[in-house]
Amino acid sequence: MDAPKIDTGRKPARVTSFEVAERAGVSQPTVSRALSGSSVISEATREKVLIAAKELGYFIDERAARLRRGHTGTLATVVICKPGGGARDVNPFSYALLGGICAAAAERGLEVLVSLQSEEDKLFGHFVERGQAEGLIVIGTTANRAAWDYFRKVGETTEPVAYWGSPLGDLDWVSSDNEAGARLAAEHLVERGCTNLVCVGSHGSPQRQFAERADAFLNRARELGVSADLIEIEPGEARREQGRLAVEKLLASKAECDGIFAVCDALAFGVMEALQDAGNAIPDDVRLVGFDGIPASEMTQPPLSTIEPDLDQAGRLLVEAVTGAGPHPSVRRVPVRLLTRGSS
Amino acid sequence: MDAPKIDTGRKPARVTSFEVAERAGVSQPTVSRALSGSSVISEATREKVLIAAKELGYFIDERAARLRRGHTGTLATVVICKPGGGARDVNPFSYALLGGICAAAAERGLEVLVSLQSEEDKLFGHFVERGQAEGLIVIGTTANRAAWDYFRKVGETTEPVAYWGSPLGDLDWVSSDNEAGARLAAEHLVERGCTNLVCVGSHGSPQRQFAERADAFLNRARELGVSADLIEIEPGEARREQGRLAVEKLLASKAECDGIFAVCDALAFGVMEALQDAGNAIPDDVRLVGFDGIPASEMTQPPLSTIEPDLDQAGRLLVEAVTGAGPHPSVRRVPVRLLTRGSS
DNA sequence: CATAGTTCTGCATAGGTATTCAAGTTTGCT
DNA sequence: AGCAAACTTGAATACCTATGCAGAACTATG
Repeated sequence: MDAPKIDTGRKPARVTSFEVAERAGVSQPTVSRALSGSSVISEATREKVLIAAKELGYFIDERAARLRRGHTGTLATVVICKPGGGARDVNPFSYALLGGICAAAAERGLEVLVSLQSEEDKLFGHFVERGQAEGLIVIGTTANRAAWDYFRKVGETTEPVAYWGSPLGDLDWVSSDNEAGARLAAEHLVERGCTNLVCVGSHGSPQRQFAERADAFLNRARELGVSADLIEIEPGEARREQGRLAVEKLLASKAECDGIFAVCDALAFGVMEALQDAGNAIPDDVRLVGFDGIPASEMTQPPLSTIEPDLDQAGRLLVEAVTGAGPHPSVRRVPVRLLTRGSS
Repeated sequence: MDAPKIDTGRKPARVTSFEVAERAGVSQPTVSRALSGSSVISEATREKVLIAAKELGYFIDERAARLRRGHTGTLATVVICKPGGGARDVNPFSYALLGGICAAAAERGLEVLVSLQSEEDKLFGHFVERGQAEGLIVIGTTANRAAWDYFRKVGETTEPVAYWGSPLGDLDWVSSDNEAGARLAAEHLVERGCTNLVCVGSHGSPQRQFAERADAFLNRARELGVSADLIEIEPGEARREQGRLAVEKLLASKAECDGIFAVCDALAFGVMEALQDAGNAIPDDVRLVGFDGIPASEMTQPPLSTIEPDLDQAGRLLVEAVTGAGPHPSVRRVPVRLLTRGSS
């Protein structure tokens, strides 16, 4: 007697390509070829197969297809979070960037696996090694020092990895065109008549994005014959409080200042608040420009002028970098534009 | 000492469980059992296997494992976008919710596949049918009517699907505790001394979330013996412009009003702007409360009071709903809290 | 009609793991 | 010592698809 091998606990049995083949009166490989768009199949046969597949409600089993093919058509995106931070703590910019990545991946027919990570022991999850993804994109806060250190180590492997930020080890990177953006900010403020500029930023972050912005801003301002000084904030992720602290330093120094560039929007928020608290009118007394163009920048009073990177382009470049499909490996700076709003 | 692996070719050949088995002096099934934490393996053997696996740099091939197991440990999350909208157009609330989902999934050891979708022909991508995910979570804008119609159809299948929103067909749903939140808003405004309340919202959306909020607010206000009227906005996704329009209507009607509840933050932004443009002081002339607690709500001047759902909890409930792991299938309302800020 | 040349289809198999079943080993008890 | 029971391990196999190769059907040409 045959022992009936009944998978009792299973879901409704999967429709396989064999069943489609039987119904269409062809063989299983023919079904595979017909559905994958292979050109060696005759139109008539393809038609038969498509009909049978539809009638049976057949869908390719990606699990099996991926095993056979050896790749997954998936990119893993890791969003680095602050060590004990929940979902609310993720920077809005990271989410927006994630959106750009998803859109770009979809353009290329890739799926995106997303993982918020903050604890070191689970970092990255070896998506590539486990055959879950072709490559890894890393974005998120620069405040999690441990995560970036770990990441630098990962970079020594040959994994296809790309991240959002400035050069760090030998890895592929994509970032805003910080220099162009900061220059735009400087030019804009000077054009508006500012003569004593200040940049709120830092050189000490594990990533050099903020430093690039600060340097470019100061250089361009001085090129234009305008005084420009840097107010250093605590390295790590720039937040509102640090913007406030910067203003306190500025006021304490009793230096002249009629234009401020904050290297990211969150900093700018703090700067704006502190300035207004101290009785300064924006933009009349001081003009202010931020960087990143996060949604909240539109909501301040006055709305914050800011440098906005093209996030669709950012996603595209990251995806290309990690899939090795980039036509121009040197193009790693995402174009930015100045959003002129009330604060300047 | 280990000989460094030299990458001669393109893809370093995969290390399989057979190689680990050989090195550890056991059989392949033993390796599988040792690594999967099966309890039938002796400690000594497990140790040997773990060492061999580490030495060889072995990682389970998820492609094969998933084929064999029949499931993927993955949830697909679809973010419905506006029909031609790019990544910048996604509502910040959706992103925040996505973060909650990712966190909750990670808690349960699940991966999350994310897909931004706007075009009807590609909707959902049949992640479950293709064996890419165990279940589907749908979130995003309610403005894409076609998407939600499609979604309603999907609901007629037996797919494990859950979505963020109010009841819609027979599907599993999770939403903010709209009633509690709206009541909180009403009570808060009354407590602050408001006597003529207005709710800016709509009944016409494909989703009933806004209607629930509006109804609960009006009812509670009247219960408290306070006048309360609804100003209807265009159905679909509530945006700033519609908040402005609502205020125009309100001012045109020359009705008394000293407290406004906007059924979502984006609406509240428009309301605030329009009120201030018309010379009304917030909160002195009119108090204002929003709903959702998106990051931008903190940046308005004055900062917007708002009803904030617990997004970690939201993610947890969605994940439980779709995995069928929910201990309390009736608990579908995510607790909310009132963030009292300057606008009220 | 025969043959070479095309075009299409089927057979067999690989891809790496998890699991069933049976066999082997050790322990416990009388 | 003898036997049963408990514990570990191994052999074989299923999961489902994509692809190399060979064969079949068909077309065109002489």
